[in-house]
Amino acid sequence: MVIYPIRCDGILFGGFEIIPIFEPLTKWLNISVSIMQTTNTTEQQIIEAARKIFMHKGFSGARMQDIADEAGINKAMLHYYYRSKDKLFDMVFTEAVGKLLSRVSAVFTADLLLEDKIQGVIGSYIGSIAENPYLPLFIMNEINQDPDRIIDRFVNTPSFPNIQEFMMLLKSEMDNGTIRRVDPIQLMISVVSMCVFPFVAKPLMQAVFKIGEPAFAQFIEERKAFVSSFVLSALRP
Amino acid sequence: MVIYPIRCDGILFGGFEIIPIFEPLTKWLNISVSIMQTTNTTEQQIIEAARKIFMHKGFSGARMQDIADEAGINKAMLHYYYRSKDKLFDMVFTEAVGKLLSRVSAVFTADLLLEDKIQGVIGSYIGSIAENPYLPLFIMNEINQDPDRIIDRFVNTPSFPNIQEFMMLLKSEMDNGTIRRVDPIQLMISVVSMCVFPFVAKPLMQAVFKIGEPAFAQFIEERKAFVSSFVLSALRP
DNA sequence: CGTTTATTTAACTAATTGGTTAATTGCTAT
DNA sequence: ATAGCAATTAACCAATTAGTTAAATAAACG
Repeated sequence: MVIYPIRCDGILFGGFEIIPIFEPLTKWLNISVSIMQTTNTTEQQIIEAARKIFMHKGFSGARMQDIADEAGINKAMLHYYYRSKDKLFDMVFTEAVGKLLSRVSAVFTADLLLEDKIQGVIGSYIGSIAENPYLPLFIMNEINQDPDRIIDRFVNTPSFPNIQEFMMLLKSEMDNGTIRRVDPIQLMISVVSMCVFPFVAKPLMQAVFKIGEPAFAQFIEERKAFVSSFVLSALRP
Repeated sequence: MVIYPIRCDGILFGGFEIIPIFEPLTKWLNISVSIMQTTNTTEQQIIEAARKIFMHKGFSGARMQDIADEAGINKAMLHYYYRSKDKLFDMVFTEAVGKLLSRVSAVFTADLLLEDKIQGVIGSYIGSIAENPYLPLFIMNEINQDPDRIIDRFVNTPSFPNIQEFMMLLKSEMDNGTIRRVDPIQLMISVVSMCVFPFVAKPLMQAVFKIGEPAFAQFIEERKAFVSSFVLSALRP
């Protein structure tokens, strides 16, 4: 009988070996460990390696051996710490989504004028993804493979942005006549589209417009201002 | 020594078994066969099954057995007709990309006023993808996995839209003052983003906004008009 | 120290997967 | 009909893969 590290069992093992009462503690441990990047423990090395491999190759394309090699450890260690490929994947996915959403959510709920809020959301959205450019495709991909498994974890993330409130803000500005009257859902999807899609389509874009790595970086930097002014311009009454 | 059907060898086997002089004929055969859906030959059944499975699961997620089952035939038949998983994939990919691009390209090069052209491109782009909703994610995905392998086939497709010409048109309208001055590349990426992204993000969107299948279809239908007016609105001087 | 506990490793297993083969069935022209 | 060729199948193979195990090493601790 092998004893697995506690930190793993709480969230992921569903309490079939460790009784559920431990869950909150281990869950908290888990989050804190994965947030503080300073410690370079084996677990953290594994998570980082797994993130890299999963992001590039997707779930089914990623090999446990690749992750082990990337982390510079034995393959059995992966299972020692995270039991199975699925569990390890969940770990990486949950952490990545959490990071992205919490950052955007902060601006989303901040107390700002609509114009500043739109600029802020666009800037932090593009900025966040620029730091983690493979994340969107990764998320879209895995959601399409098995929607039900993923979506709960995504939408029910504690840091999920408060959309309802933002839509109310839009509506009131339309009533005021400050902005043009448009379908708020169509608008929000458009903003997200313009922020996210360039990263998803990056290699294709580079080929079509024949731009290299630095030019792409510049394109992204300029894009924050472009999308902001484009959206605000489209919303002029 | 097994004799493989000619139609496969021309394009894909790179002439190491069949001499290159046959290529144009077989290529032409290939295209015509895959376009006319009327015939329900085994090869066509295979392609359709492969498209379905590849689109849903991606290259590494797709299993040859799944494709065989979907086509209702023996697994060995796949190899009999298309030699290997890679070759079969290339077949599906090339056909799918060709279909999409040729349709968009037609509107792209048509002789229309800018406003009509923008509306037309948006309409045909969204319409095309609505008929093949898994295509964008599929393309993005495979391009990210192995950019070099895919991109040539994509950009050098004979039906690839004439971007240069369109950019000139934009520039002249900006000089006229008919539309606001913006970076044409940023603009084009934005338009494509707004057309494509909703399909890529469909399951997530449905979860976040709690909309079902019919509501999503309606959203897409409305989106043609929304994106058109949104873009034209943003371009007002 | 010595014992106990946690970490790490190499070797192994069972299942899956892409691909092959050799034999069988179906079709077509003479 | 039947010889010859194309289409189809079941059984098989070799490589890969996630996951296991039991033994070895390092760390903690009395």
